[in-house]
Amino acid sequence: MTSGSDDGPGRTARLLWGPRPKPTRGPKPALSLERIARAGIEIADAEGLGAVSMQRVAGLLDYTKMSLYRYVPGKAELVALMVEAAVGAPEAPVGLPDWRGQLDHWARQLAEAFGAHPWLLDATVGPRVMGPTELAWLERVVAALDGTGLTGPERMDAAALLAGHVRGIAEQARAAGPDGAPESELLALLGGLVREHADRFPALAAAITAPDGRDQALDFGLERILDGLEALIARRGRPPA
Amino acid sequence: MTSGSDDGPGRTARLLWGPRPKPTRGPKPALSLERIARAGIEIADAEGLGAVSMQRVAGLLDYTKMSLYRYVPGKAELVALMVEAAVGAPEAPVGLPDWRGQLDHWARQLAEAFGAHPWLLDATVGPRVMGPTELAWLERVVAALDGTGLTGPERMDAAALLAGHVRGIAEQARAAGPDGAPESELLALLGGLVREHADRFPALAAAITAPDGRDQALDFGLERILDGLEALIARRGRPPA
DNA sequence: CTGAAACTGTGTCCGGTGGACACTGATTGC
DNA sequence: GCAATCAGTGTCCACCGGACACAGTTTCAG
Repeated sequence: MTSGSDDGPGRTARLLWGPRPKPTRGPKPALSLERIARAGIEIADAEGLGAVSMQRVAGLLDYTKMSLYRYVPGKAELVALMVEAAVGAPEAPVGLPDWRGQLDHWARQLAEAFGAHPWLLDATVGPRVMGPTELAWLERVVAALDGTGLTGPERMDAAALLAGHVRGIAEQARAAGPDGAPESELLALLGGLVREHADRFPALAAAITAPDGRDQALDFGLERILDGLEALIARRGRPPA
Repeated sequence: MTSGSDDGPGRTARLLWGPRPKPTRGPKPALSLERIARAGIEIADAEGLGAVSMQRVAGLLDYTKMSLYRYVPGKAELVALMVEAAVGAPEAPVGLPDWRGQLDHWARQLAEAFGAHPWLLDATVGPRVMGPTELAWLERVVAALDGTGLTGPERMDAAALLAGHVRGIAEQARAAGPDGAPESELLALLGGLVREHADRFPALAAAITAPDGRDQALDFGLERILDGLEALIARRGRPPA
Protein backbone atom coordinates (compact mmCIF):
# COMPACT_ATOMS: atom_id res chain seq x y z
CA MET A 1 0.00 0.00 0.00
CA THR A 2 2.83 2.34 0.83
CA SER A 3 5.10 1.55 -2.07
CA GLY A 4 2.71 0.59 -4.81
CA SER A 5 2.91 1.93 -8.35
CA ASP A 6 1.38 5.26 -7.42
CA ASP A 7 2.70 8.53 -8.70
CA GLY A 8 3.49 9.96 -5.29
CA PRO A 9 6.56 9.83 -3.08
CA GLY A 10 6.90 6.12 -3.69
CA ARG A 11 7.79 6.77 -7.29
CA THR A 12 10.57 9.10 -6.28
CA ALA A 13 11.81 6.62 -3.70
CA ARG A 14 11.94 3.90 -6.30
CA LEU A 15 14.00 6.07 -8.61
CA LEU A 16 16.43 7.23 -5.93
CA TRP A 17 16.79 3.99 -4.04
CA GLY A 18 15.40 1.34 -6.26
CA PRO A 19 17.33 -1.13 -8.29
CA ARG A 20 17.66 0.25 -11.78
CA PRO A 21 15.36 -1.78 -14.05
CA LYS A 22 17.62 -4.16 -15.91
CA PRO A 23 17.75 -3.38 -19.61
CA THR A 24 17.72 -6.31 -21.99
CA ARG A 25 15.84 -5.93 -25.22
CA GLY A 26 15.58 -2.93 -27.48
CA PRO A 27 17.97 -0.17 -28.39
CA LYS A 28 20.54 0.93 -25.88
CA PRO A 29 19.59 4.02 -23.96
CA ALA A 30 21.56 6.93 -25.32
CA LEU A 31 21.09 8.98 -22.19
CA SER A 32 21.54 8.20 -18.54
CA LEU A 33 20.14 9.51 -15.31
CA GLU A 34 23.54 10.92 -14.50
CA ARG A 35 23.83 12.88 -17.73
CA ILE A 36 20.31 14.21 -17.36
CA ALA A 37 20.91 15.27 -13.79
CA ARG A 38 24.15 16.98 -14.73
CA ALA A 39 22.43 18.91 -17.51
CA GLY A 40 19.76 20.05 -15.10
CA ILE A 41 22.38 21.12 -12.59
CA GLU A 42 24.21 23.06 -15.25
CA ILE A 43 21.10 25.05 -16.07
CA ALA A 44 20.14 25.55 -12.43
CA ASP A 45 23.63 26.74 -11.53
CA ALA A 46 23.56 29.28 -14.31
CA GLU A 47 19.98 30.52 -14.21
CA GLY A 48 18.34 29.14 -11.13
CA LEU A 49 15.93 26.30 -10.55
CA GLY A 50 13.12 28.15 -12.25
CA ALA A 51 14.95 27.91 -15.57
CA VAL A 52 15.02 24.14 -15.38
CA SER A 53 12.30 22.73 -17.55
CA MET A 54 11.99 19.49 -19.42
CA GLN A 55 12.66 21.11 -22.75
CA ARG A 56 15.55 23.16 -21.51
CA VAL A 57 17.23 20.07 -20.15
CA ALA A 58 16.39 18.05 -23.23
CA GLY A 59 17.58 20.86 -25.47
CA LEU A 60 20.90 21.03 -23.71
CA LEU A 61 21.37 17.34 -24.41
CA ASP A 62 20.11 17.69 -27.99
CA TYR A 63 17.07 15.56 -27.43
CA THR A 64 13.37 16.20 -27.27
CA LYS A 65 11.73 16.66 -23.94
CA MET A 66 9.59 13.56 -24.26
CA SER A 67 12.64 11.35 -24.48
CA LEU A 68 13.50 12.40 -20.95
CA TYR A 69 10.33 10.76 -19.74
CA ARG A 70 11.87 7.44 -20.73
CA TYR A 71 14.30 7.92 -17.87
CA VAL A 72 12.52 10.13 -15.38
CA PRO A 73 8.86 9.77 -14.45
CA GLY A 74 8.36 13.49 -13.96
CA LYS A 75 9.94 16.78 -13.17
CA ALA A 76 9.83 16.31 -9.40
CA GLU A 77 11.95 13.21 -9.77
CA LEU A 78 14.38 15.04 -12.02
CA VAL A 79 14.88 17.66 -9.35
CA ALA A 80 15.35 14.96 -6.74
CA LEU A 81 18.09 13.44 -8.86
CA MET A 82 19.72 16.83 -9.28
CA VAL A 83 19.73 17.34 -5.53
CA GLU A 84 21.33 14.00 -4.89
CA ALA A 85 24.04 14.67 -7.45
CA ALA A 86 24.65 18.26 -6.41
CA VAL A 87 25.02 17.85 -2.66
CA GLY A 88 27.55 15.11 -3.18
CA ALA A 89 28.76 12.71 -0.56
CA PRO A 90 29.92 14.27 2.70
CA GLU A 91 33.61 13.99 3.39
CA ALA A 92 34.73 11.34 5.77
CA PRO A 93 35.38 12.73 9.22
CA VAL A 94 39.13 13.18 8.96
CA GLY A 95 40.71 12.89 12.35
CA LEU A 96 38.67 15.13 14.63
CA PRO A 97 37.62 12.63 17.22
CA ASP A 98 35.52 15.10 19.19
CA TRP A 99 31.92 15.64 18.23
CA ARG A 100 32.26 19.39 18.26
CA GLY A 101 34.94 19.51 15.62
CA GLN A 102 33.03 17.04 13.47
CA LEU A 103 29.81 19.00 13.60
CA ASP A 104 31.62 22.23 12.89
CA HIS A 105 33.29 20.72 9.85
CA TRP A 106 30.01 19.21 8.74
CA ALA A 107 28.17 22.50 8.88
CA ARG A 108 30.82 24.36 6.94
CA GLN A 109 30.88 21.66 4.33
CA LEU A 110 27.13 21.91 3.96
CA ALA A 111 27.36 25.66 3.68
CA GLU A 112 29.84 25.23 0.86
CA ALA A 113 27.42 22.98 -0.99
CA PHE A 114 24.66 25.55 -0.67
CA GLY A 115 27.06 28.22 -1.85
CA ALA A 116 28.08 26.23 -4.90
CA HIS A 117 24.47 25.42 -5.83
CA PRO A 118 22.16 28.08 -4.43
CA TRP A 119 19.14 26.50 -6.07
CA LEU A 120 19.45 23.67 -3.56
CA LEU A 121 17.65 26.00 -1.21
CA ASP A 122 14.62 26.01 -3.50
CA ALA A 123 14.88 22.34 -4.33
CA THR A 124 15.02 21.07 -0.76
CA VAL A 125 12.01 22.93 0.60
CA GLY A 126 8.82 21.16 1.50
CA PRO A 127 8.02 17.55 2.25
CA ARG A 128 10.00 15.24 0.03
CA VAL A 129 11.81 11.94 -0.12
CA MET A 130 15.48 12.10 0.69
CA GLY A 131 17.92 10.07 -1.32
CA PRO A 132 20.84 7.99 -0.09
CA THR A 133 23.35 10.82 -0.43
CA GLU A 134 21.23 13.22 1.53
CA LEU A 135 20.65 10.62 4.22
CA ALA A 136 24.37 10.07 4.41
CA TRP A 137 24.75 13.66 5.51
CA LEU A 138 22.22 13.11 8.24
CA GLU A 139 23.99 9.94 9.25
CA ARG A 140 27.23 11.85 9.77
CA VAL A 141 25.68 14.15 12.33
CA VAL A 142 23.96 11.42 14.26
CA ALA A 143 27.11 9.33 14.21
CA ALA A 144 29.20 12.25 15.42
CA LEU A 145 26.97 12.52 18.45
CA ASP A 146 27.50 8.91 19.36
CA GLY A 147 28.84 8.62 22.83
CA THR A 148 27.51 11.95 24.04
CA GLY A 149 24.58 10.83 26.28
CA LEU A 150 22.07 12.35 23.86
CA THR A 151 19.07 10.20 22.97
CA GLY A 152 18.26 9.24 19.40
CA PRO A 153 15.55 11.85 18.87
CA GLU A 154 17.75 14.46 20.46
CA ARG A 155 20.47 13.74 17.96
CA MET A 156 17.99 14.09 15.14
CA ASP A 157 16.86 17.37 16.60
CA ALA A 158 20.43 18.53 16.79
CA ALA A 159 20.89 17.66 13.13
CA ALA A 160 17.79 19.60 12.17
CA LEU A 161 19.02 22.50 14.24
CA LEU A 162 22.37 22.60 12.50
CA ALA A 163 20.94 22.11 9.05
CA GLY A 164 18.34 24.79 9.65
CA HIS A 165 20.99 27.23 10.65
CA VAL A 166 23.16 26.56 7.62
CA ARG A 167 20.10 26.89 5.41
CA GLY A 168 19.22 30.25 6.88
CA ILE A 169 22.73 31.56 6.45
CA ALA A 170 22.91 30.30 2.89
CA GLU A 171 19.66 32.03 2.14
CA GLN A 172 20.80 35.39 3.37
CA ALA A 173 24.13 34.88 1.64
CA ARG A 174 22.29 34.35 -1.60
CA ALA A 175 20.22 37.48 -1.02
CA ALA A 176 23.43 39.44 -0.56
CA GLY A 177 24.67 38.47 -3.99
CA PRO A 178 26.56 35.79 -5.86
CA ASP A 179 29.97 36.60 -4.45
CA GLY A 180 31.13 38.83 -1.63
CA ALA A 181 29.01 41.93 -2.05
CA PRO A 182 28.78 43.08 -5.66
CA GLU A 183 25.78 45.33 -5.70
CA SER A 184 23.67 43.77 -2.99
CA GLU A 185 20.63 45.37 -4.51
CA LEU A 186 18.21 43.69 -2.16
CA LEU A 187 20.11 44.50 0.99
CA ALA A 188 20.57 48.09 -0.07
CA LEU A 189 16.85 48.33 -0.77
CA LEU A 190 15.94 46.84 2.57
CA GLY A 191 18.45 49.00 4.38
CA GLY A 192 16.99 52.06 2.75
CA LEU A 193 13.50 51.04 3.77
CA VAL A 194 14.54 50.50 7.37
CA ARG A 195 16.27 53.85 7.53
CA GLU A 196 13.31 55.52 5.87
CA HIS A 197 10.96 54.09 8.49
CA ALA A 198 13.38 54.28 11.37
CA ASP A 199 10.56 55.38 13.64
CA ARG A 200 8.85 52.03 13.25
CA PHE A 201 12.03 49.96 13.47
CA PRO A 202 14.31 51.77 15.88
CA ALA A 203 16.22 48.75 17.10
CA LEU A 204 16.64 47.46 13.57
CA ALA A 205 17.84 50.82 12.30
CA ALA A 206 20.40 50.96 15.08
CA ALA A 207 21.54 47.41 14.48
CA ILE A 208 22.31 47.77 10.79
CA THR A 209 24.53 50.80 11.15
CA ALA A 210 27.81 48.96 11.43
CA PRO A 211 28.32 46.38 8.67
CA ASP A 212 31.56 45.30 10.43
CA GLY A 213 32.60 42.96 7.69
CA ARG A 214 30.23 40.08 8.33
CA ASP A 215 30.26 36.65 6.85
CA GLN A 216 30.53 35.79 10.49
CA ALA A 217 26.85 34.90 10.56
CA LEU A 218 27.66 31.24 10.01
CA ASP A 219 30.28 31.25 12.73
CA PHE A 220 28.08 33.09 15.17
CA GLY A 221 25.14 30.73 15.02
CA LEU A 222 27.37 27.71 14.84
CA GLU A 223 29.20 28.68 18.00
CA ARG A 224 25.93 29.36 19.80
CA ILE A 225 24.47 26.02 18.80
CA LEU A 226 27.59 24.07 19.68
CA ASP A 227 27.86 25.91 22.98
CA GLY A 228 24.27 25.02 23.71
CA LEU A 229 24.87 21.39 22.85
CA GLU A 230 28.02 21.31 24.91
CA ALA A 231 26.16 22.64 27.91
CA LEU A 232 23.54 19.94 27.58
CA ILE A 233 26.10 17.20 27.10
CA ALA A 234 28.07 18.40 30.10
CA ARG A 235 24.90 18.39 32.17
CA ARG A 236 24.13 14.85 31.02
CA GLY A 237 27.68 13.81 31.68
CA ARG A 238 27.34 14.20 35.39
CA PRO A 239 24.14 12.45 36.43
CA PRO A 240 22.02 14.32 38.99
CA ALA A 241 24.03 13.29 42.02
CA MET B 1 18.67 53.81 -10.21
CA THR B 2 17.78 51.46 -7.44
CA SER B 3 14.06 52.19 -7.23
CA GLY B 4 13.19 53.03 -10.79
CA SER B 5 10.16 51.69 -12.62
CA ASP B 6 11.80 48.35 -13.26
CA ASP B 7 9.99 45.07 -12.82
CA GLY B 8 12.33 43.72 -10.19
CA PRO B 9 12.40 43.98 -6.41
CA GLY B 10 11.68 47.69 -6.57
CA ARG B 11 8.22 46.98 -7.88
CA THR B 12 7.48 44.71 -4.95
CA ALA B 13 8.86 47.25 -2.53
CA ARG B 14 6.63 49.94 -3.95
CA LEU B 15 3.57 47.76 -3.52
CA LEU B 16 4.38 46.60 0.00
CA TRP B 17 5.62 49.90 1.37
CA GLY B 18 3.35 52.15 -0.64
CA PRO B 19 2.19 54.91 -0.78
CA ARG B 20 -0.90 53.61 -2.49
CA PRO B 21 -1.44 55.60 -5.69
CA LYS B 22 -4.21 58.06 -4.92
CA PRO B 23 -7.37 57.25 -6.84
CA THR B 24 -9.25 60.20 -8.33
CA ARG B 25 -10.89 59.77 -11.69
CA GLY B 26 -12.65 56.79 -13.12
CA PRO B 27 -14.80 54.09 -11.57
CA LYS B 28 -14.18 53.00 -8.02
CA PRO B 29 -12.13 49.87 -7.63
CA ALA B 30 -14.41 46.98 -6.74
CA LEU B 31 -11.59 44.92 -5.30
CA SER B 32 -8.83 45.71 -2.87
CA LEU B 33 -5.37 44.39 -2.19
CA GLU B 34 -6.65 43.05 1.11
CA ARG B 35 -9.47 41.06 -0.46
CA ILE B 36 -7.18 39.67 -3.12
CA ALA B 37 -4.58 38.66 -0.59
CA ARG B 38 -7.20 36.99 1.57
CA ALA B 39 -8.51 35.02 -1.39
CA GLY B 40 -5.02 33.84 -2.21
CA ILE B 41 -4.45 32.84 1.39
CA GLU B 42 -7.68 30.89 1.43
CA ILE B 43 -6.60 28.85 -1.57
CA ALA B 44 -3.06 28.36 -0.29
CA ASP B 45 -4.29 27.24 3.12
CA ALA B 46 -6.55 24.66 1.54
CA GLU B 47 -4.44 23.36 -1.33
CA GLY B 48 -0.95 24.76 -0.98
CA LEU B 49 0.89 27.56 -2.68
CA GLY B 50 1.05 25.65 -5.92
CA ALA B 51 -2.70 25.89 -6.29
CA VAL B 52 -2.58 29.66 -6.18
CA SER B 53 -2.83 31.01 -9.69
CA MET B 54 -4.19 34.22 -11.05
CA GLN B 55 -7.31 32.60 -12.37
CA ARG B 56 -7.95 30.61 -9.25
CA VAL B 57 -7.76 33.74 -7.14
CA ALA B 58 -9.80 35.72 -9.62
CA GLY B 59 -12.36 32.94 -9.86
CA LEU B 60 -12.78 32.82 -6.12
CA LEU B 61 -13.59 36.53 -6.20
CA ASP B 62 -15.85 36.15 -9.24
CA TYR B 63 -13.66 38.23 -11.48
CA THR B 64 -11.43 37.54 -14.44
CA LYS B 65 -7.78 37.05 -13.89
CA MET B 66 -6.80 40.10 -15.88
CA SER B 67 -8.68 42.37 -13.53
CA LEU B 68 -6.27 41.34 -10.82
CA TYR B 69 -3.46 42.92 -12.77
CA ARG B 70 -5.13 46.28 -12.11
CA TYR B 71 -4.15 45.84 -8.48
CA VAL B 72 -1.13 43.64 -8.50
CA PRO B 73 1.72 43.95 -11.01
CA GLY B 74 2.40 40.22 -11.07
CA LYS B 75 2.16 36.97 -9.26
CA ALA B 76 5.31 37.47 -7.23
CA GLU B 77 3.81 40.59 -5.74
CA LEU B 78 0.59 38.78 -4.99
CA VAL B 79 2.49 36.19 -3.02
CA ALA B 80 4.37 38.93 -1.19
CA LEU B 81 1.06 40.46 -0.16
CA MET B 82 -0.20 37.08 0.99
CA VAL B 83 2.88 36.62 3.14
CA GLU B 84 2.48 39.99 4.76
CA ALA B 85 -1.16 39.34 5.53
CA ALA B 86 -0.65 35.76 6.70
CA VAL B 87 2.21 36.23 9.12
CA GLY B 88 0.33 39.00 10.84
CA ALA B 89 1.78 41.44 13.29
CA PRO B 90 3.78 39.93 16.14
CA GLU B 91 2.24 40.26 19.56
CA ALA B 92 3.51 42.99 21.78
CA PRO B 93 6.01 41.66 24.32
CA VAL B 94 3.65 41.30 27.25
CA GLY B 95 5.53 41.62 30.47
CA LEU B 96 8.54 39.35 30.14
CA PRO B 97 11.26 41.85 30.69
CA ASP B 98 14.08 39.37 30.15
CA TRP B 99 15.35 38.78 26.67
CA ARG B 100 15.20 35.03 27.03
CA GLY B 101 11.49 34.92 27.73
CA GLN B 102 10.83 37.32 24.90
CA LEU B 103 12.78 35.33 22.36
CA ASP B 104 11.17 32.11 23.50
CA HIS B 105 7.73 33.60 23.10
CA TRP B 106 8.69 35.06 19.74
CA ALA B 107 9.87 31.75 18.37
CA ARG B 108 6.77 29.90 19.48
CA GLN B 109 4.58 32.55 17.99
CA LEU B 110 6.43 32.26 14.70
CA ALA B 111 6.09 28.50 14.79
CA GLU B 112 2.35 28.93 15.20
CA ALA B 113 2.21 31.13 12.13
CA PHE B 114 4.05 28.52 10.10
CA GLY B 115 1.72 25.88 11.44
CA ALA B 116 -1.36 27.84 10.48
CA HIS B 117 -0.07 28.60 6.98
CA PRO B 118 2.39 25.93 5.93
CA TRP B 119 2.76 27.45 2.49
CA LEU B 120 4.64 30.30 4.13
CA LEU B 121 7.61 27.97 4.02
CA ASP B 122 7.45 27.91 0.23
CA ALA B 123 6.62 31.57 -0.09
CA THR B 124 9.47 32.88 2.03
CA VAL B 125 12.30 31.02 0.37
CA GLY B 126 14.86 32.77 -1.76
CA PRO B 127 15.93 36.38 -2.01
CA ARG B 128 12.98 38.66 -1.69
CA VAL B 129 11.83 41.99 -0.38
CA MET B 130 10.39 41.90 3.10
CA GLY B 131 7.33 43.93 3.93
CA PRO B 132 6.66 46.07 6.99
CA THR B 133 4.97 43.27 8.89
CA GLU B 134 7.80 40.86 8.32
CA LEU B 135 10.32 43.48 9.33
CA ALA B 136 8.33 44.10 12.49
CA TRP B 137 9.03 40.51 13.49
CA LEU B 138 12.72 41.06 12.96
CA GLU B 139 12.51 44.28 14.93
CA ARG B 140 11.09 42.42 17.93
CA VAL B 141 14.09 40.13 18.16
CA VAL B 142 16.65 42.86 17.81
CA ALA B 143 14.78 44.99 20.33
CA ALA B 144 14.57 42.10 22.77
CA LEU B 145 18.36 41.86 22.70
CA ASP B 146 18.76 45.51 23.61
CA GLY B 147 20.86 45.85 26.68
CA THR B 148 22.60 42.51 26.35
CA GLY B 149 26.11 43.62 25.21
CA LEU B 150 25.58 42.06 21.78
CA THR B 151 26.55 44.15 18.77
CA GLY B 152 24.08 45.07 16.06
CA PRO B 153 25.22 42.43 13.57
CA GLU B 154 25.28 39.86 16.32
CA ARG B 155 21.65 40.58 17.11
CA MET B 156 20.77 40.17 13.46
CA ASP B 157 22.63 36.89 13.42
CA ALA B 158 20.74 35.75 16.47
CA ALA B 159 17.47 36.58 14.74
CA ALA B 160 18.47 34.60 11.68
CA LEU B 161 19.48 31.72 13.91
CA LEU B 162 16.14 31.63 15.68
CA ALA B 163 14.12 32.07 12.51
CA GLY B 164 16.11 29.38 10.77
CA HIS B 165 15.44 26.95 13.55
CA VAL B 166 11.72 27.61 13.59
CA ARG B 167 11.66 27.20 9.82
CA GLY B 168 13.37 23.87 10.00
CA ILE B 169 11.03 22.60 12.65
CA ALA B 170 7.99 23.80 10.75
CA GLU B 171 9.25 22.02 7.69
CA GLN B 172 9.62 18.69 9.37
CA ALA B 173 6.31 19.20 11.10
CA ARG B 174 4.70 19.65 7.73
CA ALA B 175 6.38 16.53 6.41
CA ALA B 176 4.96 14.60 9.33
CA GLY B 177 1.42 15.51 8.36
CA PRO B 178 -1.23 18.18 8.79
CA ASP B 179 -2.01 17.41 12.40
CA GLY B 180 -0.36 15.26 15.02
CA ALA B 181 0.58 12.17 13.07
CA PRO B 182 -2.21 10.91 10.84
CA GLU B 183 -0.52 8.65 8.35
CA SER B 184 2.92 10.21 8.11
CA GLU B 185 3.41 8.55 4.79
CA LEU B 186 6.71 10.25 4.11
CA LEU B 187 8.23 9.52 7.50
CA ALA B 188 7.13 5.92 7.31
CA LEU B 189 8.68 5.63 3.87
CA LEU B 190 11.95 7.18 5.01
CA GLY B 191 12.00 5.06 8.13
CA GLY B 192 11.55 1.98 6.03
CA LEU B 193 14.37 2.98 3.75
CA VAL B 194 16.71 3.60 6.65
CA ARG B 195 15.90 0.26 8.20
CA GLU B 196 16.26 -1.45 4.85
CA HIS B 197 19.73 0.01 4.41
CA ALA B 198 20.69 -0.10 8.05
CA ASP B 199 24.19 -1.18 7.06
CA ARG B 200 24.81 2.15 5.37
CA PHE B 201 23.15 4.24 8.08
CA PRO B 202 23.82 2.49 11.35
CA ALA B 203 23.69 5.55 13.59
CA LEU B 204 20.55 6.75 11.89
CA ALA B 205 18.86 3.39 12.19
CA ALA B 206 19.66 3.30 15.86
CA ALA B 207 18.47 6.85 16.42
CA ILE B 208 15.01 6.44 14.93
CA THR B 209 14.06 3.45 17.00
CA ALA B 210 12.36 5.30 19.81
CA PRO B 211 9.82 7.85 18.61
CA ASP B 212 9.37 8.95 22.24
CA GLY B 213 6.50 11.29 21.50
CA ARG B 214 8.39 14.16 19.90
CA ASP B 215 7.12 17.58 19.09
CA GLN B 216 9.95 18.46 21.41
CA ALA B 217 12.08 19.36 18.44
CA LEU B 218 11.14 23.00 18.73
CA ASP B 219 11.87 23.06 22.44
CA PHE B 220 15.15 21.24 22.03
CA GLY B 221 16.69 23.59 19.50
CA LEU B 222 15.25 26.62 21.19
CA GLU B 223 16.81 25.71 24.51
CA ARG B 224 20.14 25.02 22.87
CA ILE B 225 20.13 28.35 21.05
CA LEU B 226 19.05 30.32 24.09
CA ASP B 227 21.63 28.54 26.22
CA GLY B 228 24.28 29.42 23.69
CA LEU B 229 23.20 33.03 23.61
CA GLU B 230 23.09 33.17 27.38
CA ALA B 231 26.63 31.87 27.60
CA LEU B 232 27.83 34.53 25.20
CA ILE B 233 25.96 37.29 27.00
CA ALA B 234 27.30 36.17 30.34
CA ARG B 235 30.81 36.18 28.93
CA ARG B 236 30.29 39.68 27.60
CA GLY B 237 28.81 40.78 30.87
CA ARG B 238 32.06 40.38 32.69
CA PRO B 239 34.77 42.09 30.67
CA PRO B 240 38.01 40.15 30.34
CA ALA B 241 39.37 41.08 33.75
C1' DC C 1 17.45 -16.92 -40.26
C1' DT C 2 13.34 -15.01 -39.27
C1' DG C 3 9.79 -13.01 -36.80
C1' DA C 4 8.01 -11.20 -32.65
C1' DA C 5 8.78 -8.74 -28.52
C1' DA C 6 10.71 -5.03 -26.15
C1' DC C 7 12.46 -0.67 -25.87
C1' DT C 8 14.09 4.12 -27.32
C1' DG C 9 13.16 8.44 -29.15
C1' DT C 10 9.64 11.58 -31.70
C1' DG C 11 5.44 14.26 -32.98
C1' DT C 12 1.22 15.79 -31.75
C1' DC C 13 -2.08 17.21 -28.67
C1' DC C 14 -4.13 18.96 -24.27
C1' DG C 15 -5.10 21.83 -20.20
C1' DG C 16 -3.08 25.19 -17.47
C1' DT C 17 0.15 28.98 -16.43
C1' DG C 18 1.69 34.11 -16.32
C1' DG C 19 1.29 37.98 -18.89
C1' DA C 20 0.65 41.68 -23.10
C1' DC C 21 -2.56 44.43 -25.30
C1' DA C 22 -6.52 46.53 -27.17
C1' DC C 23 -10.95 47.37 -25.97
C1' DT C 24 -15.60 48.71 -23.59
C1' DG C 25 -17.81 51.19 -20.28
C1' DA C 26 -18.32 53.74 -16.03
C1' DT C 27 -16.93 57.73 -13.44
C1' DT C 28 -15.29 62.21 -12.52
C1' DG C 29 -13.24 66.96 -12.99
C1' DC C 30 -13.20 70.88 -15.91
C1' DG D 1 -21.44 68.30 -21.74
C1' DC D 2 -17.11 66.74 -22.81
C1' DA D 3 -12.89 64.62 -22.36
C1' DA D 4 -9.60 62.45 -19.47
C1' DT D 5 -9.12 58.64 -16.61
C1' DC D 6 -9.39 54.25 -14.95
C1' DA D 7 -11.85 49.47 -13.79
C1' DG D 8 -12.82 45.21 -15.77
C1' DT D 9 -13.00 42.10 -20.11
C1' DG D 10 -11.68 39.26 -24.16
C1' DT D 11 -8.31 37.64 -26.97
C1' DC D 12 -3.89 36.21 -27.85
C1' DC D 13 0.82 34.35 -27.01
C1' DA D 14 4.75 31.53 -25.32
C1' DC D 15 5.72 28.22 -22.29
C1' DC D 16 4.97 24.65 -18.99
C1' DG D 17 4.32 19.47 -17.60
C1' DG D 18 2.52 15.57 -19.33
C1' DA D 19 -0.52 11.75 -22.14
C1' DC D 20 -0.43 9.03 -26.02
C1' DA D 21 0.28 6.85 -30.32
C1' DC D 22 3.76 5.93 -33.39
C1' DA D 23 8.23 4.74 -35.94
C1' DG D 24 12.70 2.90 -35.63
C1' DT D 25 16.03 -0.13 -33.53
C1' DT D 26 17.80 -3.95 -31.10
C1' DT D 27 17.70 -8.51 -29.11
C1' DC D 28 15.94 -12.95 -28.09
C1' DA D 29 13.30 -17.25 -29.16
C1' DG D 30 12.13 -20.43 -32.31
